[in-house]
Amino acid sequence: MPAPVPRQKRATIFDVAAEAGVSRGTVSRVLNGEPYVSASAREAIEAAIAKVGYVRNTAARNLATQSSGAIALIVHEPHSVFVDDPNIGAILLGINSSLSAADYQLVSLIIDTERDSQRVTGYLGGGFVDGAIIVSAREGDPISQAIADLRLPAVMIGRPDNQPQLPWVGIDNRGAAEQITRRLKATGRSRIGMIAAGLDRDSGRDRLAGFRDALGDGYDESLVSRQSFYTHDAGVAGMAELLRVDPLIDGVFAASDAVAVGALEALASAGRRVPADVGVVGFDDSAWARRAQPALSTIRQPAGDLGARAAELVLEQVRSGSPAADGVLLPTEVVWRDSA
Amino acid sequence: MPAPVPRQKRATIFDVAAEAGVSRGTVSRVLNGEPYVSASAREAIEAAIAKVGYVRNTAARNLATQSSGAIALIVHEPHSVFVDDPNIGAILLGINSSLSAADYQLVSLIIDTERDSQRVTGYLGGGFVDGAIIVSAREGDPISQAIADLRLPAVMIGRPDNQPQLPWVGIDNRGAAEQITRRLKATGRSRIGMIAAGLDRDSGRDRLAGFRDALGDGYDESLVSRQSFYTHDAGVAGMAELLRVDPLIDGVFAASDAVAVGALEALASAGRRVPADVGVVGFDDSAWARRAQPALSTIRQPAGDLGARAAELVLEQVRSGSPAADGVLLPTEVVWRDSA
DNA sequence: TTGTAAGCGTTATCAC
DNA sequence: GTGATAACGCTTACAA
Repeated sequence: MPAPVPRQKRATIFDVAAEAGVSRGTVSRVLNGEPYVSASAREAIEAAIAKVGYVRNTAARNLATQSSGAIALIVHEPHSVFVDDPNIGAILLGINSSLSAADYQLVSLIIDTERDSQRVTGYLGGGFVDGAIIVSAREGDPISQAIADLRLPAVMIGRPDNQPQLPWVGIDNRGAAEQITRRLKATGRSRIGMIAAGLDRDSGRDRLAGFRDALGDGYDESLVSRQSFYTHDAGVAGMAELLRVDPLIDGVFAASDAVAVGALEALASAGRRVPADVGVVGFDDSAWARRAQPALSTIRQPAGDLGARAAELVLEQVRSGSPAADGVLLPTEVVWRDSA
Repeated sequence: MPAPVPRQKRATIFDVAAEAGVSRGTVSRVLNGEPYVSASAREAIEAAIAKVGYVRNTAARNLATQSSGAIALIVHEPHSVFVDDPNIGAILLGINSSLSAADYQLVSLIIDTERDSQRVTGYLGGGFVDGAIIVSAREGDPISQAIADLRLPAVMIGRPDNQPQLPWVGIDNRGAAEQITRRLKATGRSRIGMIAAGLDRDSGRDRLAGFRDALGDGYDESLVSRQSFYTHDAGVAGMAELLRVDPLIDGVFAASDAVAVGALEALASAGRRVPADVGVVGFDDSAWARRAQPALSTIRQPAGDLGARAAELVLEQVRSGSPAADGVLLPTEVVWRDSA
């Protein structure tokens, strides 16, 4: 970064001390609400603080205490997904509420380019945060490696695969996928396909694995369309592909609600009725699911809880100074609506 | 925050200096790429850095340089809106790309409760950031007041109303609303209503004002449904209300796409065809607009540019040390699709 | 109960 | 070119 102009000088503990006629040590004590300060001194100091408009320089405090009171959330999503990933927002809010309750500041860092990645790494090592939460890490993510190297307390949301050993919190994608696929099958469908996505991360792979588990011998590789991202477009393309491969397909498990909505559209264009001709199920229970036509049967993911739990896990590590438990799995739920 | 355990001690400049057999000053010089360092010293230092695994403590650097190389983005949205506001994501990415190009770190802070607000204020005053960007500030927002008090370089996204004088970047909500309402009128509609929302902020008020401008004498107060937030639910409720007030209503301007999609649903339930019976227009050109049935006619808002421009404005202030220009208005565009 | 002074890890200003 | 050394603003023993 280019050398910026230093900000206007503000009052320091020094000024407060002078104004109140006490030493800096005493000022520090009242600032930190410590005992052993006379009422008169406290009063004088409080008056002085107000008078000189003192605001504590937390950065300096950190240097002295060797801790910052902040936790980073690192979001690493491709541009296209980020803007309408339904989970990110809920996770964020969940993390924030846990952290907030413990008086920690959440700072969210987004990684969109290689350059960002470098800079964020520096930031994490720079003493600005006491810990980090990583969302949507991918295989061989340089950030998780850096965090491991820095020995920064951290937690991943979503079970990592080839990642360095970091604790994580996630859902049982595989089990949930199996469950909803079975349910779909139980509606009497016999030619069930899947629009898979995000296969470069655990969630995507596990959902596919669960689908396979549910179908057992009936699993047909050709009825799986592999898409890159959990997007609406992926759903449109994937459904078109599936219809081409098997025009008689009568059931589809989409890897996410956004994908499912895309599939719904493609089915409509192809003149198929849902659920009469084809049953469709999604994953996430995002806003899309409720508003889709017809409303989507899907898996409810406890996004807020995921965040909250992750936050608790980092704080635990920060406080104890030692790594936390391996991983925790939060329960999901099948939400059955009209699309299947 | 509770006293955390200090992180494991890491190598400092001191260690590097000792290892390389030079002084800290020299180490600092190579770290900052300054001239006047002998090749031999540089080599020895680089080797030492690698050997001891040195990572610069940026927090300490800040204390010395009186600047942090970071800019805060403050998002203050009610829970419900935050998770599906289509603009926030795009704005975020826009800010990040501008900041990233200048090697500044974006840190996003979210405010969800009064407690958050307090903590964030402390954070901003703590020397962690050189400037701030505020999105969706509301009337009498304590944060903007705090920023003004701190004399922290800042920019608002969305024109503030009763705010302290901070520079801003926004769009001409009023003009855009007028434009699209006129266009709707031009399709031959005669009983046009509006589902207004977010009236506690400039965008909401201006969109309503623009609607009024467009209708002139034809403006009918009873055909305006006032909702709290830019949400889907608001659209459903608002449309139901409008239908009750005037069953013959034939045109609706919804304050946002999410609201419009809700209206579309309410109209469908009421058995009205769109656009045959009722024309509907939205605002934002979010993902909702393209995927709605029928696709929504709306206003395209340059969310990414808004962010990018805001970032440039803060950096300008940070560099020059003085307040920037008043405000800048970015152009919008009518996107005409099928809903009207 | 209060003051003193030694850090915290860098940068920056000097002499040398 | 390089090395001391004084900031930077705060916390925290330790003395008093």
